[in-house]
Amino acid sequence: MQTGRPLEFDPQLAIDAAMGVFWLRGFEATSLSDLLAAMGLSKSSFYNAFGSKQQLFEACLVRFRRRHVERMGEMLHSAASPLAFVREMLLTNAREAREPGPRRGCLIMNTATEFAGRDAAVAACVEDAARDFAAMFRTAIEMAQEHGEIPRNADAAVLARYLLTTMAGLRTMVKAGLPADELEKVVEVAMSALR
Amino acid sequence: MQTGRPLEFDPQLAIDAAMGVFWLRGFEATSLSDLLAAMGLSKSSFYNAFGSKQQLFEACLVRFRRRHVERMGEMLHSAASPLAFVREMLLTNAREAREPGPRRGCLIMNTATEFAGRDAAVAACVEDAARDFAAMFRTAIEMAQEHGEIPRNADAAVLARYLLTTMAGLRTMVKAGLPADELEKVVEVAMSALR
DNA sequence: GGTTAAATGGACCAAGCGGTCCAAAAATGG
DNA sequence: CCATTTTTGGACCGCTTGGTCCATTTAACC
Repeated sequence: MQTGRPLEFDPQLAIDAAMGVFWLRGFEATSLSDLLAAMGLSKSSFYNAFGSKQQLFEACLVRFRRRHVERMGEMLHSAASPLAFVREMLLTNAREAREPGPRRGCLIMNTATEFAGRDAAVAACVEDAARDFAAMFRTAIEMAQEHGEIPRNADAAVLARYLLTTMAGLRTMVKAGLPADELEKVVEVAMSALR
Repeated sequence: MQTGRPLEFDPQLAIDAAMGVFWLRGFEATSLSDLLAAMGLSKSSFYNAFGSKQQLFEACLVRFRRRHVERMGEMLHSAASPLAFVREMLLTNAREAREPGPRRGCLIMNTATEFAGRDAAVAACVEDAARDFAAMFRTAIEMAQEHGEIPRNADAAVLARYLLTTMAGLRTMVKAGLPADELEKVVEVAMSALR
């Protein structure tokens, strides 16, 4: 079995580059040439390696999900307490409003609003990611309950979905132009629902 | 001063039709022919009356905002109590998940995520609408405070923004595919932050 | 019924879209 | 250094995009 010429680019890195563009501009507003420019590929290499714009997009969603679930896990692990982790997560979302430059929000939430209704495969990616994020929150809440930070009779699954909802809302409000300091106060109100 | 031939269509009705399409599909994914078909206009009538796709879009945003602020006002007025109004608002958002067919969410929130970062005029429309919605919530909260439903020392403006955030989050979660009954439980958690 | 102002349908536009295809180049294993 | 496998650049595709333009029709006023 012959090997042939090896790939000249790193597919993972290319996906990362594409992810950045999709993240910033969404699916529809991103053109093929935008992608090619960002990835540094020719058209044929692109189609050879990724099939189509939408397939690449789905790959980006999967990669985004994996990476961010991982990052959440690390944050939970290194946080002062489970509840501190939750607060930190929400604050991180709110504080995007503080940064200069464009607000890109969360790729998954963006996709849910822009695209999930139109394509089943994409919708599945979004649902999977949402489930994963909620599961991370649920773990944190159960830990907090054992810690005594949250009442033990509370329904951890419902609280987890509540937190996910709040996260999504914060991201939307950032995009809608609310200032960071106001959103940080909103986070404190949101946290008060856990007690 | 001569009058000339009168318009053959009702511009308001045409905007309503266009709004429906934008609401469902977003700005980028809506093509001119989609709009013309929905509005029942020829291309020249369209450009004559509305200037461009984006100008029409902005008109839709303005109209959407006016209509929904109005509707919120009516709901607040006819509600059993200010707090009941708030709960009803949130539940209305959550219950979109119960309806068959595509989920369109809220045109303003959709636009915030899809488009607000790229165009200043559109961003301004979104900010204005967000401010109006928040103001309605604020009125409701202040009424609830006088009613004794919410502690008087709470910051009504912050709570209002919290509610707006929750609304936006609920709409996103509906689009992400969470079932209605779970979202209704989330609403109850969210409401508990007001007490 | 003529005059005027505006609406209308449809031809037309260049540019961009996502996607295909192929001949040439290149890197590996033998 | 040859054979095999794969990548690569670029030509090419049909189609759609948002938008313009104009000759014609239409309605209202006097």
